[in-house]
Amino acid sequence: MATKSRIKTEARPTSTVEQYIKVIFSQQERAEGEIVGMKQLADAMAVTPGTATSMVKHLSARALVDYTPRKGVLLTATGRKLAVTMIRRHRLIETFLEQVLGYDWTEVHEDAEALEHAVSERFIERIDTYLEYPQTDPHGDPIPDSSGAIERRLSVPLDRCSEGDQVTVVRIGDEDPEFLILMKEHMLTPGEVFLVTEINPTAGTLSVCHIESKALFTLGLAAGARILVAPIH
Amino acid sequence: MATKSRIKTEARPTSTVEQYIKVIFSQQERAEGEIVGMKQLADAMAVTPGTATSMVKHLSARALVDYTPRKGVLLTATGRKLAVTMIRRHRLIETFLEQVLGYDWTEVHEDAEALEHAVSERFIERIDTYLEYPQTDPHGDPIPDSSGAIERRLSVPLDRCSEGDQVTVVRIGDEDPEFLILMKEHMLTPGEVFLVTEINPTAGTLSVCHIESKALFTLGLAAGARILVAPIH
DNA sequence: ACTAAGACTTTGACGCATCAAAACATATAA
DNA sequence: TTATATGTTTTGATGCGTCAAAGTCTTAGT
Ligand SMILES: [Mn+2]
Ligand SMILES: [Mn+2]
Ligand SMILES: [Mn+2]
Ligand SMILES: [Mn+2]
Repeated sequence: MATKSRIKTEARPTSTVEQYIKVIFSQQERAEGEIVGMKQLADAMAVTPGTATSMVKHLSARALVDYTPRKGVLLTATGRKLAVTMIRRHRLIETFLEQVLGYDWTEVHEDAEALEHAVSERFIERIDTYLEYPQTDPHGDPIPDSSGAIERRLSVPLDRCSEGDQVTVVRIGDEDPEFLILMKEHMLTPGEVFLVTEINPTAGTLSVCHIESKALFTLGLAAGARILVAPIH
Repeated sequence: MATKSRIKTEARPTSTVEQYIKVIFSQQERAEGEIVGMKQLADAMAVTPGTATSMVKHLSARALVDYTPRKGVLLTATGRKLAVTMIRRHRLIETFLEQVLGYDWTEVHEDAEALEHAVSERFIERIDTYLEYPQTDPHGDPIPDSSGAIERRLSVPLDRCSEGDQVTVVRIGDEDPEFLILMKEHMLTPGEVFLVTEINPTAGTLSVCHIESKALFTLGLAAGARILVAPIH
């Protein structure tokens, strides 16, 4: 055991590749498995469309995506595996930052975005153990287990509820700290229970009443789309 | 507060720059402030000398080092500040991995090497608080405080002790897991007390006796140089 | 069927970090 | 002093990830 191992260590994807794959996955999710166009991908990655095209060719050569020129891109089984690994890392890290290091709900995403590309498999398994295998991250998003299985939850976007529905908040979109701060102010956090008091397509608003505090809150339908809820019975 | 901040965020050095600065610092330490040559730097960075030269010019343009062509390189005050920041990050991360996540003494260095370039200032301050401001890392190396001050300790390399000296282990060089495993087997860890029973320059060995267990251990003088000890009274 | 608007791809360029190999400088030994 | 070894710099090249701008394709509207 005194000699340095000469075994060809499987090269880890660059953080750029990891990020593209993660973003393609979420775009694909968002659109029910629809093919992801270059403009859409470029926007989500904050790069120019030409950059997206050339990167996608690279991902295709690495067998992480199926690329149909002038159509778009879909993850292969391999790509999906990597995407789920990344999502697991991201969400475990977010949970760890909140639970252990006392980060605020609104701060975890930014740091997780960088750490997810730097942590080792060992680190991830250790924090998973430390946290006792959490099911969801601070925003209510499910954490895939180490085999890649993601819990399927029955939930609907808040803007697709009907007046009179009583719902439990399941998940709040996590990318925008401003949004998260506002939601927290009105107790729109995972686990809280609300009554949908009004849906107004004309005004583009919806209103909810926090059951516990009786507080009322009105928000735009687009904002409502970023909140997932589970109807109560 | 609804508009995105347009303040020019001070660009963080690339992880490559961070790593060069950290390595220049430790080479400079090792040689009592001697100027660091390109071959020495190239070897420590595992790059070719030409690469070191071009990088050093870049560091010099960034005012992180003073570069004298054909002589070598020394950190500027700015460079030293960055180096100490990196060392603080590295050692706090190592301590955190061991204390909180249950990493073994021998495993922490590798992960810290990657994480130190990815963590935020917020992360570092949080783990510092969580650990209650530790003074030393798992290998006995001092952790600079957030103002950059490093505790000065009086210690000497084990190979420069004399027969009959009684010493406390202060620090074990942390880069080589093999070495760390062996040292741990013989209880050569920070805090343990030993008697130097023999120094044999001819054979190139030295022997120590673990006071508590009476166990004897013989090692090479080069290995001894990687162990710092404090003579007892 | 024609056209205009978008989406998409290609091309040429750049910055960063690296290497290999050639050219050069310096120090020491003969 | 001259030769040789060693360290150093330069040059030309490469891969990655990116942009700007020019050109191409597709789609939907008239
Ligand atoms: Mn997130
Ligand atoms: Mn999240
Ligand atoms: Mn270390
Ligand atoms: Mn250490």
